[in-house]
Amino acid sequence: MVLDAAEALVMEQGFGATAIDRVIERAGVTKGAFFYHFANKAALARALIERYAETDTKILKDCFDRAEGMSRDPLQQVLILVGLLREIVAGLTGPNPGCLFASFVYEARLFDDDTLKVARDAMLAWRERLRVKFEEAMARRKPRVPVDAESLADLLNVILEGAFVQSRLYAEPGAMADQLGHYRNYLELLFGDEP
Amino acid sequence: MVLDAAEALVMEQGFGATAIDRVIERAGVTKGAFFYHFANKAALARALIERYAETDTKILKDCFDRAEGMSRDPLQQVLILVGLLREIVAGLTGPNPGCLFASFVYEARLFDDDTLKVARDAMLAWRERLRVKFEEAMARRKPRVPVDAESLADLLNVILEGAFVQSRLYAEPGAMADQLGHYRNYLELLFGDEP
Amino acid sequence: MVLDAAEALVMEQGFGATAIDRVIERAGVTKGAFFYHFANKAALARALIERYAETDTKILKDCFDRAEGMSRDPLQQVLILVGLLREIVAGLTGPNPGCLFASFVYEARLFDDDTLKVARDAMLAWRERLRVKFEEAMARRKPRVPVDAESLADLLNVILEGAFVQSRLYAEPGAMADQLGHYRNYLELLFGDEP
Amino acid sequence: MVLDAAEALVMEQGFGATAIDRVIERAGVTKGAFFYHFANKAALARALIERYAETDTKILKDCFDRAEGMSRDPLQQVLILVGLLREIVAGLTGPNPGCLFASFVYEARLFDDDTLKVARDAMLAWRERLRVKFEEAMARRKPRVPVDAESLADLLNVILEGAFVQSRLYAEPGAMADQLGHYRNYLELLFGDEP
DNA sequence: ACATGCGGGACTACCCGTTGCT
DNA sequence: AGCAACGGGTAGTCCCGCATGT
Repeated sequence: MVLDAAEALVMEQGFGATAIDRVIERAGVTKGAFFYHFANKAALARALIERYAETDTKILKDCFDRAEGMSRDPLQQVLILVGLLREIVAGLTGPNPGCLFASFVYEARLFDDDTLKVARDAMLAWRERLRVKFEEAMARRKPRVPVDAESLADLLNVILEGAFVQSRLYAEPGAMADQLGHYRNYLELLFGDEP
Repeated sequence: MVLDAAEALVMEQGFGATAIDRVIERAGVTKGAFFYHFANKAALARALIERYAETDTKILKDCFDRAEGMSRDPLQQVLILVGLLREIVAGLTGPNPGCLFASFVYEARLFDDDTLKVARDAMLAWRERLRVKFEEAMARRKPRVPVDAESLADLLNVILEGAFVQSRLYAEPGAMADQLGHYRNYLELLFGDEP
Repeated sequence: MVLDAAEALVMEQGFGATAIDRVIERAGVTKGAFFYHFANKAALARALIERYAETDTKILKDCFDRAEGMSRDPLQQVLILVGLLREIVAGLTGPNPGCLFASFVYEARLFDDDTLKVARDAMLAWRERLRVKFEEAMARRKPRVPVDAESLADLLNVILEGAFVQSRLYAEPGAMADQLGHYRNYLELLFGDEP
Repeated sequence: MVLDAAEALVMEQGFGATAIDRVIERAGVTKGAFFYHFANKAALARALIERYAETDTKILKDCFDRAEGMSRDPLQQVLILVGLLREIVAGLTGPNPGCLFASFVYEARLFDDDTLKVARDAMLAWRERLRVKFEEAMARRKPRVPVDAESLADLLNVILEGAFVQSRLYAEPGAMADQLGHYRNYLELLFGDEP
């Protein structure tokens, strides 16, 4: 499929350096077919993040729903969510794990605001859903040090994004799970009750 | 200067989408001058990360040296280092905070291994210098949950990289300092002795 | 209608620069419909001049028939014809008065000989019908200076074509009638009997 | 030379249908060379009419100056001018006699106003220079029928343009001189004094 | 050591006339 | 007739070379 080919190439070399000719020869379609479906390259960019944002949002929703099904405690739900995410990133294979949002953000000038907004909104959805959980958790138990629920929610995305960058640079995909482990540790220490 | 112009453009649109013509017209030099200094575009890439890695390493060294001057305790030194970094990122201005390493890493296919190695080595220097500190700290006091010193060192870079991505996407540069605050919290909780 | 849309566009930008896509979107039909009616773009060209030649020939015939109904003298008939044409060109409105024959002739390489022959034949019909009149007129009265009937007939078309070009360039549609006035003057002076 | 190649092709097929690739392969230069000299295709159009307008204006000036050198009488000067033009058009060879102004005017939508203005100004120069002569001539001798000097001046261009169209359509280059002959006749009859 | 003029040629985004399937 | 696709073409850009000058 065209979007698959495009996404793979963009993950490797960025959007700007990805020629439509390479996309179509990888997807096995002709130029005519490409421009029949996409008005221009910008439309491809739009379709790429929209699809990525959708699957991203779907993953969030799935994991969150599963976590909520496994526990009633909001903090536990978040910890389970992190565990599920660890499973996912541990299963990431291929030479180029990475986040399309980050890729686009580092070529931001190439895209219009609407396109970037799709990525922004997808990440804000994570922030919001986690923030609510943390507020609930903090209502039940005061954290050992004062923290802002929103910022704490952001930290998950931050660690994921940072781990993507680092795993790409080091070519150590396994490190991603370890970094999520620190997030889990942090939450447990923050809200834990042991001495 | 040519490198300044190039770096600014690369930060905005990525390396692949940055035309040499745009670089030289921004730097106010001629094409002849450009190709006198750089054999080709790849040489520009090389020069860019080398310069970036040097200043990056210098910042690390400065902060670390200052932190070591302020305390004898390795954990305290790291906490001070994080504090110094918070000051730096809080002072970041301009519309495009970001890390050139991350930018290159998301266009990795455009560069040869030597070029990417420069970035890798710079980040590994952080990992290594921090790792040593954490080993010392863990020798003095066992952390409340077992952690790997290297992975804990990586977490700082991970949070920095992730915070860059997020602050670009949200256009909220202030959030970077908050995320470093979580790193500080985490270390204090890990190695703290209260209750 | 498709031909109306096509003719309007061709008058503005020429045939070569007129894309079928623009024609069909202006005519409000689909591409399938277009290629159902026209085998290819060349067939559109053919249909365009054929239709244009038909209406052109019809105008000539109408005016000529009316002129012949108004006088028995061949010279008078021609003068009346010119007068009728002046009425027509004076009534020309729209931003692009012009002759499709001229438009095609300036892109002649794009068309096959048959297509151009349609235009040629239409103009030759004018030449011939006028030539006969002038021969009759010259049989009755020798012109003050020796002229060739055929060439004199051509002059009408020449002035019409030239006036189209000039009125387009100057955006002065009114000037066309003045130029026809000169043709009338010329004929009157040529065949006149005053002093 | 590039402009020669381009002009020849434009005369055959119009500007819109003239591909830059065809121009450069005919001129024997590369695309890089072409776009070094012309920012885009519009710049080529501009350069084409500017050059054409210059030679056109030069021809007018030369002929006019020569005519003024041969006679003191304004009418005689115009008649000599027409004679000189007849010599020129009689010498026209090649398969595509024609006027670039007319070619552009029939693809007017492809050009910006400045470009068309170059053509307009060149033709207005003819109108103006002739108009003055006719005013002088009419001051000396009243024409047999009242005519407007400007419109009479226009008629020369009109006949030239129309004759170009017709000679192209008929592939009878010789007819152009005949048509200019009618202009001469008309002037002589208008201003003549014989009975 | 650096600037300038003049390109070379491969590549890029995009369009266009046309066709096959339905 | 209509939708989807084809594939060659179009304008224009890009990285880079080379000769010449200062």
